[in-house]
Amino acid sequence: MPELPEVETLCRQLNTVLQGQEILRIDIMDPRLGSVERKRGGSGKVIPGTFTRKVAELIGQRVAAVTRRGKYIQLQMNGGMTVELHLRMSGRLLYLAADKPLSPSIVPYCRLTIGLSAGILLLIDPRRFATFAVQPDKIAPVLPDDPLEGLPARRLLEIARTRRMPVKSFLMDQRLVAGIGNIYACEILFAAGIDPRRPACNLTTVEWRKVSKAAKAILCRAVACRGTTVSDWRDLFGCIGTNQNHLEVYSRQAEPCRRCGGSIQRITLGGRGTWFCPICQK
DNA sequence: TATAATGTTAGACT
DNA sequence: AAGTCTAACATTAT
Repeated sequence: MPELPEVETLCRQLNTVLQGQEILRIDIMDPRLGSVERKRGGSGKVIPGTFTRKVAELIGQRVAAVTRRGKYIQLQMNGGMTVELHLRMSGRLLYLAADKPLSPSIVPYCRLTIGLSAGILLLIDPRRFATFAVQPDKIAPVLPDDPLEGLPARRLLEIARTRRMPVKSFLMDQRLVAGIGNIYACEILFAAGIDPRRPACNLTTVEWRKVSKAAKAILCRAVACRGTTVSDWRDLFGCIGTNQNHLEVYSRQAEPCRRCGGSIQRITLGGRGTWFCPICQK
């Protein structure tokens, strides 16, 4: 569910609320959260009990800072460990201050709770794709370019030079560009006037410049709006975002393009729904 | 009942 | 070998 702007929203809110708090307890309601980490995390050998031990080591540590890498949320602990969360399709985080009456056990789809000195952090995830990992050390900083840090046209041109994949798939490839998902890929390409099916290697410098500008504008506004709530996205405090009011193409099949009046088309690219205006996007 | 949903990735192709 | 495509993951909503 969450893309870069939603994860960035959560990180900013987590920072205001979590910094300096001590972890008092961790309850994992969904055993999948542990097993997935063991299967995919680390390289190679699986030592039984390692995950449980690492989780236990977090108790008593304090949150130093909350950072983001693409769509990953990282709680940097003062002891040097890092908790890394990925919300995937349907994950949400909810923070309840200790003086709020709501009990976590009555929150539907609550898969994990982290009890802190002044409140409780809940991971809510109906589809159970979210992941929770504990790293012994600080995680290496960002690998791919992060559009919020600036995604220069010449860099895009360089990465795309050998890629024949559709430009939309290119923008959504987390190994190449960090944080862009389905909603914002569609919106960015509409703003840039580029057909999502175009092979990435065929875009000109001028076109990449448009993509770069559009990415920054679209994502910054979405962060300012605290994300896009088209179905179930909520921020850390349960509030909806407002960026859905700015969507030009996503989920607007057969509706009129606000720029030219033509009909928005829906196609499938890389297995994902893709909306665009065939008149405005070439 | 069949399809699609804001994500990622292992494995199969090319 | 590297790039690309597909199915799978689990669950709900339309």
